[in-house]
Amino acid sequence: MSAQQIANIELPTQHGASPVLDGAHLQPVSFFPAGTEIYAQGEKAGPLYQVEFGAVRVYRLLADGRRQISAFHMAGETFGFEADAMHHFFAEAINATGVRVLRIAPAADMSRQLLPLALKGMIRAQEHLLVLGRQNALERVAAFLVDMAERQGGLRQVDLPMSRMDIGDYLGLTIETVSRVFTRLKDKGVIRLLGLRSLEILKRDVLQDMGE
Amino acid sequence: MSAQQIANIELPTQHGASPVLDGAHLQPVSFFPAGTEIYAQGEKAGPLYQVEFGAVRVYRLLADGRRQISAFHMAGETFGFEADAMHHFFAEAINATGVRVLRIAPAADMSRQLLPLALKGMIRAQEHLLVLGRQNALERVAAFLVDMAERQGGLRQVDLPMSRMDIGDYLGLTIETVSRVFTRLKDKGVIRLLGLRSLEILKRDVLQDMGE
DNA sequence: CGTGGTGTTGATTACTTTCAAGATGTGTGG
DNA sequence: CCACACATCTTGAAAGTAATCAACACCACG
Repeated sequence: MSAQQIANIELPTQHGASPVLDGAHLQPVSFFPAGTEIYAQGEKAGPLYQVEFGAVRVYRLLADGRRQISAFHMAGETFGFEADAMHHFFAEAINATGVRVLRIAPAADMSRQLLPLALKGMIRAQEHLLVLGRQNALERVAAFLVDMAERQGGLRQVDLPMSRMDIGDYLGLTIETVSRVFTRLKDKGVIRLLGLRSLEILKRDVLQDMGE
Repeated sequence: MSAQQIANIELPTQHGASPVLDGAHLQPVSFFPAGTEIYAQGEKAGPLYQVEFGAVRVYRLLADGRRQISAFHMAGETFGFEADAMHHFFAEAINATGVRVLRIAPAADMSRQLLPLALKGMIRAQEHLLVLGRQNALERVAAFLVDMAERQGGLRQVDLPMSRMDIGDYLGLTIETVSRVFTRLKDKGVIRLLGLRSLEILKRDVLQDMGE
């Protein structure tokens, strides 16, 4: 666990859903300021983490600094499976983020709860492979926006907690290309930019088709 | 299960390792000729599969036919986690392949055995994301060859059970690009092509560095 | 010994990155 | 509350990489 962790706080869960794991609500919530590390590659893994509020990026680096974000995690989502005795990945708070640290006893009945979560993560990763391997810039951004919209309840307005750099590193694109695609979608009347980190989806069906 | 499945056969495990799952050796082995379907997207999922001999490709398709192979599975490896009540993926035998079908009872103690396998698959998928998102054609092919060599015991000679098309669809490249990179590696003296589906690694360190 | 499928090579095109400059926002301090 | 300053984002032009289109070579098979 990072030294940058500031404080343990206890507060009610922001999302109404019942805890993903039995007893999760009994665990303390840690606060991570924007940009701080939650766990690092090479650290001994063990606990799982549940986002209470804020957003988390999980990524891996090449020797020369190229970065691939494998997943974003929003409120209510569980992460930390990127572990196999040792973490293969870094996890950072994107914004001010509250994380419930779940120190799981590796009991058999716990595994039964963990398996569906792990499988969901694997299926997400493999779907992401299709995006990175076979879709162009426009399709990647469209798929990303549809995904973000769905994870925020399917509303027209979508909040992007992350920077263009993060989006680029998630989609395997540069920030310039991401920016150009946003402009293109805006010019086509598919989206409307409300702010840098907020937009409105005007033609969901078109966006959906783009992302296949 | 596909109608193309020809016969159930019983034969000793080709790889010496102990069964990945308790009682796996008690399950029957099915034979799939080259190119036949093991499971399809949309099929109800349930069993896991263990490759006895041959090789399997797991992939997903876009509406227009673009294909992304998310994983190859060789003798001794377990697959079929791409399931969440429904399969999200297709699985096909690449060559004549024997597959042990493991009809798992979803008991708690089974989950404990399954979790590590599922996690390994997820970590593999997320490492593959880095390759597809952030590496160029040369780096992708190099990483692929190093991976294949390692999975075949680290020998100098590597057998590729799959076609250039399969390799391309795994690495997010066209067959032409894959072919050109092979030629480039050959001209550099990094590899030697023994046949279309067989090569020798002459400079492992160079290859390793290329794949980062 | 054809013949079809696979693989290689070449020329051109298309897309994304890179490099560069300017615009827009955000946060801070006055 | 406004102004400044830094970071982030957008836009443009040039370069680079991989895709596409096309032709040919090579096997493997019947």
